[in-house]
Amino acid sequence: MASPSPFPSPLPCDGDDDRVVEPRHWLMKIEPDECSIDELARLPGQTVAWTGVRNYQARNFMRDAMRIGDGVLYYHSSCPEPGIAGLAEVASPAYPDATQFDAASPYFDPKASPAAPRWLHVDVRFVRRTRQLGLAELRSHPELAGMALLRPGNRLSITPVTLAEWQAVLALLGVTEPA
DNA sequence: GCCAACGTTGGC
DNA sequence: GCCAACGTTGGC
Repeated sequence: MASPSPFPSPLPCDGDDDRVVEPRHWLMKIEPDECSIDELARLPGQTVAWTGVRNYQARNFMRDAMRIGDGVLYYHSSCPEPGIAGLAEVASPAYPDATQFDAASPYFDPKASPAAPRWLHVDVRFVRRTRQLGLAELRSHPELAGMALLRPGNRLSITPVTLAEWQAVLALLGVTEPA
């Protein structure tokens, strides 16, 4: 990666100390053709393996910064109504993406091997559907103007969401977080 | 289908 | 390490 990340650095790992680590929040894009929020709710365990990420920055978010339980804005992309369609949560640590070893997969990576995997992913669990919160509406709220998703030219499929952005989105969705 | 933005690749 | 070519993303 050539330039310093424009995103806040990951919080320190919670290895040695007993501090409670703030829950972090993410926006994860998926094409509803692959796994819409409705499909996610019907899957066994209501959990999907987030395979197919082939961008180092997105991979590094999963590998270095995500923790089980982190909140996820479930975003439908490349579809008639792009936008947030539900809430989810991180359900596993990052682990090797099996599709990189599968020559028949569109995500096959000939430079990867089980001994030296390049691509990782987490599992993501359904939390709830929400109303559709589309791009135009997201852009219309000044408190969301800084969202990584809304940056011109943004293409990252996984972006961090600040606590303030998370709370603002939930307020727009009329969702009250459990205590 | 268009196209702007951006990441990756590979020759030099 | 530069940088042009190419591929991909994703809203429109």
